[in-house]
Amino acid sequence: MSAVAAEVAVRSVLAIEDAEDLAAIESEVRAFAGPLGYDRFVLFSASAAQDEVLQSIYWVEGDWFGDGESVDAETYIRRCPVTRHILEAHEPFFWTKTVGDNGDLYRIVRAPRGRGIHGLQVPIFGPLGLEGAMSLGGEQIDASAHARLTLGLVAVSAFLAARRILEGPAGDAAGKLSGRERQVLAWTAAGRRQVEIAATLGLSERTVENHLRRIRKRLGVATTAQAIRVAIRNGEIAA
Amino acid sequence: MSAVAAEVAVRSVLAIEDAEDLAAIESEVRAFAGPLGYDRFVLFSASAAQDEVLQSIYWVEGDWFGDGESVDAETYIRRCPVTRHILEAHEPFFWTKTVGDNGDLYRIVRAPRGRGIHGLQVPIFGPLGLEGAMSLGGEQIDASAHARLTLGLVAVSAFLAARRILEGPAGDAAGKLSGRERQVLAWTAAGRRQVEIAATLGLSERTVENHLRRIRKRLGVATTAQAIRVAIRNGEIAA
DNA sequence: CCGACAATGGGGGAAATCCCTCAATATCGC
DNA sequence: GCGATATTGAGGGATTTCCCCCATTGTCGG
Repeated sequence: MSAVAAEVAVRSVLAIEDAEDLAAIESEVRAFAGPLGYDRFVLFSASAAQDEVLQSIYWVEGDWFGDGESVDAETYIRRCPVTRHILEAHEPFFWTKTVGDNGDLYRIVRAPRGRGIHGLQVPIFGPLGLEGAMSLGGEQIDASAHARLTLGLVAVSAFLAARRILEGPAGDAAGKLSGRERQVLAWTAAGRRQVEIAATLGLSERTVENHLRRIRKRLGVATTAQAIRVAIRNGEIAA
Repeated sequence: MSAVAAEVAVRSVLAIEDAEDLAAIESEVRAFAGPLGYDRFVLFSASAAQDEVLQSIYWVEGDWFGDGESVDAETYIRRCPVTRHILEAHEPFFWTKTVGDNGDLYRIVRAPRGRGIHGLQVPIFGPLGLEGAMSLGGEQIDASAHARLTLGLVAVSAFLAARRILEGPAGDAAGKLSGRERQVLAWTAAGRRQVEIAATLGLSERTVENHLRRIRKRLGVATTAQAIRVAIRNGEIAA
């Protein structure tokens, strides 16, 4: 099977990249992951920066908690502890759920086997760090390295396509500051003082100061140090 | 060819993941990318945060500038303008070099064709944002979406494996600050002033100030604003 | 043309940070 | 126990940032 699966994965990705609605993405993922034993899916955007890791759920489907019921987004957020691991994850990982005496126990494993719900969690990174993740789960899953790779490929493209469709073409938060302001803040984050920045950009010290004040006001923060953090978080300047 | 290539890519990735030295990675990449027309390679770690984007080159090979000579790392850094585009890139992209009147012109294109050197640039992201990239180039390259996907897969695994081998198992910079220092810096990043932090943590204003000075010294930065950036970048505090 | 806003700059003064040095505990590894 | 390091705190002064006000120029959309 695996000799074919790689090619199928590539075809799925290409189809997903061209998808024009979420349903198309979903059916592609189902068609690819189904034969590998996966029948539960979650796709969401995330951020390591926010207080709430989980930002918005694009797609949730299947009997995630083994109680025979489908799960809605809120429930998933509240109950699934797997998502917490994505903050430390650097690449896709398999997990398994074992039912113990004191509730469910989720563990990260090399290759899940046996009874219970297992799954693959695929973190998705971008210029800002963690940007989202896809979880795939099932009871009898193909947990080979081959499956990890191909599912990872499909999951990443599914996330990117879903975000493209659901979050609009481009309009995000990276536009609160004007160009000059971003520039001044970038130099500030680089360790330059107001006088130095003024010299670098050919401005008066006063202007740099005024820019910084306006930046603080715009970002709604009290100090320049905090402005750096918020700007990084918003993608205004690079970390 | 492509029906086979996807499977070959997966096998290459699995081999690369198990590689124990750089040479093994290189030969895997060559074996996979060669038949697609790529015979120039660069693999390097990067950071959108550094003043110097390029941090260290793991591997450079081939006649990158079309002058019949192999290129060493320093030359590549100085001369290749393609790397500058990775700061804005969100996914792998093709580029092409056209020789114009006033020097070489590098452009990002959908699918490079015709005479000249073309290539694929694959940015690699991680929890901290941009962490590295791989460039593959050649004169007669397969620039299909299929090649983009499979080469991307191979490039990412090559980068991760090379970093694992060359930068040691784990020892990175996420432990330069003491617990208290991290705490103080976190509150600073949250917009609190020294007095406020002192009150919150039950310290004297002097102590907070001393902590901040030591933080700056340790991180090797000039201002607290810069310390915030560097600390976020190093994973000391959350963005 | 006129309001909105980016970008520039200034005066004056209050507040905060930064820099140097020095010193006392406390803890941990060897 | 002894050195290294974390954590705490201080004196005193030099810089720097921050905050309130204000004004000018230019650009852009309605």
